Amino acid sequence: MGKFISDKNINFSKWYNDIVIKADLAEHSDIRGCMIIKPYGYAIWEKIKAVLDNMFKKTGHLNAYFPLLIPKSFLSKESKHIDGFAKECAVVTHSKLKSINNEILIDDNSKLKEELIIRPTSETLIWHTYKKWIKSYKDLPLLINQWSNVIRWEIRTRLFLRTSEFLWQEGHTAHASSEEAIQEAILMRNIYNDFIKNWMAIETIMGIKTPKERFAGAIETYCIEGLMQDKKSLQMGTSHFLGQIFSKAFDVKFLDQNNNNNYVWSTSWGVSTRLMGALIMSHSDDKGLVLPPKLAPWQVVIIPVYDNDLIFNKISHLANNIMEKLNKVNITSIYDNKKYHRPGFKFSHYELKGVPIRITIGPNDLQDNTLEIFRRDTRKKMTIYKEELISTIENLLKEIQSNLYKRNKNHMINNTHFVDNYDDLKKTLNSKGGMIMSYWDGSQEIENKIKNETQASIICIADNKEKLSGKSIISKVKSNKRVLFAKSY
RNA sequence: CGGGAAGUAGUUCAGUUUGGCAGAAUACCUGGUUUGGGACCAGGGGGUCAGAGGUUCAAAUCCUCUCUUCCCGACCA
Repeated sequence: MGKFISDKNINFSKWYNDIVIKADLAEHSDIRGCMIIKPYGYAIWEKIKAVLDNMFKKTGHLNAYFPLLIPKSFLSKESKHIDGFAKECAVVTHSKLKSINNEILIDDNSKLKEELIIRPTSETLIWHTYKKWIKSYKDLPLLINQWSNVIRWEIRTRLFLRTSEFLWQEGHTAHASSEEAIQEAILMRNIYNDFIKNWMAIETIMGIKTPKERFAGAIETYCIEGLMQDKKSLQMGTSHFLGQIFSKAFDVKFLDQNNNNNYVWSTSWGVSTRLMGALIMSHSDDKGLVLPPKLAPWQVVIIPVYDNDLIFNKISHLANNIMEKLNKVNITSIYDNKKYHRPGFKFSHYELKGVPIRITIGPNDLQDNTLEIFRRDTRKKMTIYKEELISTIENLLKEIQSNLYKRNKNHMINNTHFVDNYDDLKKTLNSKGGMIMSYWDGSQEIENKIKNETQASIICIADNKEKLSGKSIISKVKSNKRVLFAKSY
């Protein structure tokens, strides 16, 4: 990424936007803070969706769809929840327009008795519905997910990371016991983690959020954090244990085997198009996007080099043959036979788009029975015999996938620092950045102080299976809350 | 909502200080030559200079107001 980070005049945001736009992934719409996801970007989102959806279904979840509009009164049923979202909602107040002298006006006669909120998240609407669906223990667990869009009227927007409208999935489950709901929340967090590591090739830190950073209305928020190339952290997915907060707010009870009426226990969990922002910021370089093979819309691009029609036809024949063979082993490919672009243009073009492997076929290759293979992650070329192609590509795709993950993992390891006093925390943040691990006594006062003075927040209380403990930062009392401080998006 | 920057061709921008024919690169179109790392030559099309008002013989340029976008904070996934 050289020129964007080492040069003080050019910042990471510019580098990131540059890649997003030049790789043809998305652009800012002229409609406030919204994003237009372009076909190539959307193809990546569709891949992400397909894999996650399959993971959800394998663990017993079903998809459903709930309305976009939520009556205002629904939001006021849970006070913490409304505090968290009320400030950033789009509101529908009228149902009709009228045209006067070619000017479109709002018809005041159509003012709604109760305003409708465009969903910022669907807990309230879904729990309103669940009240009708849940009567007995036989209706539980209720494991439902929806793929949808939401609107949050964000003050400051950023492509993929924080747009006014974004695409996401939100799971909402209901359970008979607290233990089962907690298990569900942890299960979903682990599924996200599996996806982010093994498909997106991004190293993660798992843990729980502090009360200050928790989702509005949650008892516990399980989270996954990644570290971007500019050493800022990014929250990539969350899973919330909601206790009985929403079932009490919406009066959702079930009869158990002993004929007792109980409030149900619930969870919600989600990931969004933000994941694509993570993908871009984790792997890309100055040449553009670098996609992990498992999520690339095209895993292989074939580019012909020729100076006459006879050779072009021979290459095309070979290329089609190769694509067929790749297709048989489930490798997606594209043959760029456009005559109006020269090879050099195409090389750069597909690097910008992050296609993991390029095969170049030219007159020399036809003669020698060879192919030129180029891998995007290391930008290294090699020449192989035609017969070795399929096995080479299969191995190389795996190799690229694991190389990207290794690279990202090393980045996190190299940029995670342990400190045990506040001076070192400040020094390390300024000189090195990244994630700072320390112990924390659980007081919000100290959390706020550090946030105000350093801009770093506690991104998570790390899972601590070994039950390690140490002296907590500032207050110096013994604590087993191992936390990560970082500047984050 | 606070601080900063900007709005001129599809895109990136110059031109504004000191008012005087609307510019460049790139992209696009046509023809030709090219093709192993972003080709070249010749020709061509493309503008409400963010909007409104004002000053002036004359405004992209000066003045006033409005709008929008981007960046840094606060907020947030």
